[in-house]
Amino acid sequence: MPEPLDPDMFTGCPPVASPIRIGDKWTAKIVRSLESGPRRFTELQTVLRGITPKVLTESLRAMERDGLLTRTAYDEIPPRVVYELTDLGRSLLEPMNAGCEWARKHLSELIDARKSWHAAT
Amino acid sequence: MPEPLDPDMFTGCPPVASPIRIGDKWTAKIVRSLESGPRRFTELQTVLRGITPKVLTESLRAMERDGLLTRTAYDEIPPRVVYELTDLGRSLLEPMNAGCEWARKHLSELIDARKSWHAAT
DNA sequence: CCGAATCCGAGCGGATACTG
DNA sequence: CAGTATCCGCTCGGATTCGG
Repeated sequence: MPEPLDPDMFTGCPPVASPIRIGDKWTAKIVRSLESGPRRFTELQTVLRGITPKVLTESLRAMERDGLLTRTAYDEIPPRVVYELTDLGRSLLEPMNAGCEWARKHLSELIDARKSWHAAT
Repeated sequence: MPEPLDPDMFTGCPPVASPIRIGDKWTAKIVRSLESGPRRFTELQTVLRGITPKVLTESLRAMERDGLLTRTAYDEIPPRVVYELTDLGRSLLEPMNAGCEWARKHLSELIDARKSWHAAT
């Protein structure tokens, strides 16, 4: 099990920062959160600030259905459920990194364009 | 001005075929439509089957605001307006192609996973 | 601790009609 | 031709509550 996730790893990443999206609103962030190893439900809930259990469950179920991750439930008290990327899910990191590289290179241009457009109105 | 766009260039491209999305629902397709050169409003409306003028206008305005394309209106009767990618907009093709390559490689796995999940319920 | 169930507001995107 | 104006359904995502 890898080191704890930084609870602030997504602060300062508003939607405008990722013009390239993977699937729905949360899929990409979940993939990132699982990049360094399997994680528990609560860990994901913590790092994905503000996500409700319902939405997190929905997102995880959809990704499980698409073969992007696996769900492993241990029959213990208290219960423990662990999510882990499949090879398919991990392969998403490649196009995601391409998107991140684009953002690093060009996001400031996009922000500037938006600013100067705002100024012209 | 390049050759006419194939009206069917997006048929057979349901949302499931593009797990990687650029911005909103239409941005990526508009970028593709403008890849080979500037296009008129009606041309875009034709290839983007089913898009209403309102939504197309909104999408184009948003992309213009973000510096992804330029809008050029000629003062003629009948009116003529031409949209063209900026360098910034064209640079989006790079991460988009990365996404397409991912889809070509792995989409069948995703479809299979979805099928076998359906079978297990 | 890990969800399921229920309810709900907001906004995206669309249908339709109309205009310079 | 290239939009604008108006109306609206529907889905996304969240709040809250409850259960095993």
